Amino acid sequence: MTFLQTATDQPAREDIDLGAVLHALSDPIRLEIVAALDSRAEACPTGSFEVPVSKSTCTHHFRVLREAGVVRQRREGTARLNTLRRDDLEARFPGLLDAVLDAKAG
Amino acid sequence: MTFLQTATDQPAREDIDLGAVLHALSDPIRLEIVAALDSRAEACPTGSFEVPVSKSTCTHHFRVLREAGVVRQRREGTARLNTLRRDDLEARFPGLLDAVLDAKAG
DNA sequence: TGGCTAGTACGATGGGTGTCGAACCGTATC
DNA sequence: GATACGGTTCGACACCCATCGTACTAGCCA
Repeated sequence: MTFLQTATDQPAREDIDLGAVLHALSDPIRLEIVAALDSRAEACPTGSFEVPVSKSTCTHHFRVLREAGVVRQRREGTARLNTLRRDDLEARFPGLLDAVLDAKAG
Repeated sequence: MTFLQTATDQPAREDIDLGAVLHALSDPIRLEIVAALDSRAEACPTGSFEVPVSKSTCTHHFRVLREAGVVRQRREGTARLNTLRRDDLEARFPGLLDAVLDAKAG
C-alpha cells in the first residue's frame, strides 16, 4: 500500500477554487515558480527551478500549487514534470492568470 | 497618546505589493467584502456588510484589506467609510481586480 | 450628563503555513 | 547488487492567521 498517488490529487477543472488559487499565488516563491513555468512553456522537473529553499519545502510549494489546480504534475522516470494548467485556469477564471503574471512582471 | 492613526497606514500606490493583494483577496469573507464594495460604488461604513463574523473579526479583515492597499478608509462621524482603491490597483496591476471579481462572479 | 452607536484594541486560542533536516522510496546507471 | 539522483514523507518548529469576547474610545443625540 503505497501513497504515491499524490501526483493525482489535482482538482478537476470545475472544482478549481478561486480562494485556493489566489492563496497559492500569494507566496513569492510559488509566484516565482509559476512565472518560470509560464516562460518556459514546457514540462519542467521540480528540481529545475532556482528557489532559495530546501528540497522538502519545494515539494511543499508544488503540492500547494497542484492542489489549488495551478499546476499539473506527472511522473517521468525519476523526475516529476510540471506544467501550468493554463487552459483550465483560463476556462474557469478568464484573464486571471495573465493579470497576475503581468502584475508580477510589471 | 492615542493610536487612532490606524486608518492612515495604507500603502502608497507604488508600494502596493502583489503578494499582499492576492493574500488579502484569498479569504472568502474579504473577497465578499470587496465584491460588495465594488457593486455599490460608494463609500460604505464597515458595519453595512452582511458578513458572518463578529465585529472585531470584521475590523481585522478591513485592516488586512487596507494594509494591502485594496481598500481606503476614512472617518466620518462615528463611522468608517470604505472605498475600493480601484484607480490605484488598476494603475499598478492592470486588469487584476476585474479578473478576480469576474472570477468570483463567474 | 448620560446613553447609544460604530468601531478599535487587546488577549487568547486553535489551526494553518513556511521552513528545515533526516529518513525513505523509485528509478536509472554502473 | 550497489550507488547515485530526484522527490516524497515525516516530525518538529516558529510564526502567522481567522476567530472570538471583553474592554475601550470617539462621536452623536437627547
